[in-house]
Parts: sequence; C-alpha cells; structure tokens
Amino acid sequence: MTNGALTPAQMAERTGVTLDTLRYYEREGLLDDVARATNGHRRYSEDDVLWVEVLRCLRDTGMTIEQLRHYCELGTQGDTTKAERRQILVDHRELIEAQITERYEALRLVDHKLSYYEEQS
Amino acid sequence: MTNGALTPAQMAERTGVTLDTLRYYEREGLLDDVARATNGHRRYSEDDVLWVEVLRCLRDTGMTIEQLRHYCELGTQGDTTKAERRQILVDHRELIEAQITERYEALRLVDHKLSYYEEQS
DNA sequence: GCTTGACCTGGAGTGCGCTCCAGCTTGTTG
DNA sequence: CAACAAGCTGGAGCGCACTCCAGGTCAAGC
Repeated sequence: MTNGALTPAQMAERTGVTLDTLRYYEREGLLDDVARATNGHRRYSEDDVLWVEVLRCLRDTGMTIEQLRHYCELGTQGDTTKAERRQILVDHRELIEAQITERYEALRLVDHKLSYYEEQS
Repeated sequence: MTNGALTPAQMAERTGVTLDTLRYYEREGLLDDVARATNGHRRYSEDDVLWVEVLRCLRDTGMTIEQLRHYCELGTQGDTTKAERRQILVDHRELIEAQITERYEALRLVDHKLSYYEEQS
C-alpha cells in the first residue's frame, strides 16, 4: 500500500464489484496485468478502478463479456485496431440509444396502465 | 379460425415471441386460459396479443418472470389487489426511469471515449 | 508458535430465461 | 391410405454471468 494501490477488498468497495467478479473479469481477459504485492496478493491501481467502471458501464448497457473481451484484445494490439475499437463504441452507442427509446415507450405503456388504476380509486 | 383467433404460429409471428416461449409463459402462469380448438391446439385472441406485448415490455425493461407471475396472480384475485398491482407498476416505472438515467450516463461515457478516438484520426 | 484473516488457485455450482427434444395426436393433401 | 405438417406434453438441456468452494499460502497479533 505504498502509493495509491488498493487491496482486493478496497477495490471491491470502490467499484461495487465483488471479489469473485473482479477475479472472473481478470480470468476472462477484461482486466490485464493487475499488479501483485510480494506475497502474490493483487494490488489495483486507480487506472484499474477507472477501467472497471468502464467495463461495468458497458456491461450494464448490454455489452456481453465476449464482446468486452474482444474490445480488450484489440486494445492490446496497438494502434492498428483503433478503427475497429471506435466502431465497437459507435455500434454500442446506437444500442444504448435504442434502449433509451425502448424505455420511453415502456414508460408510456406503464403510464397508460396506471391511468386505468387511478381513474377508479 | 372462425373469428380473429390466431394459431400458435400466427401468434409467434404477431408478437415476435417463439412458440416455446409462449408455452413457457403459459406454464409459468403469465398467460392464463388460452383457448383451444377442438383438436387441442391453442387459439390466441387479440387480447392475448396485447397481453403478451405488455409482458414483453415489462420483461425487456427488467421485470423478472417471478415478478410477472406475481402480478398475474394478483390480477386473477379481483379488485382487492388493485392497490398492490398499482404499486408494482409505480415501482417498475421508477426502475425504468433509473435505467434511462443510467443509459444517458453511459452515452456520456461512450462519447467521451469516442472523442479520444476522433481527435487523432 | 499458534491462530486469525486476507488472499490465492482451479474448478464446480447456480439461477434465470428460455430452448430443444422425444414421442404422440390430429387434420390435410395427393 | 400414406405421408406430411402443425401442434401437443413433460421433461431435459443450454448459455450467460456470475458465485461459491476446497484446500492452500502468508503476514500479523497474541
């Protein structure tokens, strides 16, 4: 804990992701080169925190682990993959927009059903 | 097919839900009293179409099968359950709004990352 | 020096929401 | 009447994203 490095427990606390899930993400290649203390325990950096927050954001909006792994792999392959990584984000952006639209429609439907409950209470 | 009743295949086509999923919903108590032809085959009504669309809308916005089953059960128990059914919708409405907020934040994050890709292309 | 607690690894297990399958009946078609 | 399509049932299987577990290491505290 010399600098800003976090223990696994602190990392879980900071990101809201469980220890098991952090290890799972690492196994799946979503979280590369996590530093280790001399005893072999993980030490997460502030960059790791930011990256896990990105992962969670993309996951929570429907990107699969498989897609995230692909995106991470591209990242390790240097600048030649930039166009593809950018395209992944552009595509995912469209997905999120579609989800927003879908949810506004859902609100309308729920409100419609609610109006039925209100009218006779 | 005397009136507006739909065969299973037509129902699947209309709602975009597969035959297996329609039967699954029925088994789970999400779709009660589906009519039958004399040969035992299901015949879906226009009301069934509307109801499946409601189910899909709630499912797609994160309501679980378990919660949907509970909501359906309440519906079969008459007017005394109205307040609870209404509350379920109110709660789910809040969930949808939270999802919309979450997705706007995701858009901001994706746009931020995209700006990084744009700036040097 | 023993216990405790945090963490390690590899691998198995879980819950959800479907999805598929075997074996059957029924109605239509050439 | 044979062959085929559509649907039936009960139950098994699947993919995903975790989640849990056994058995071990290591450092610190009493």
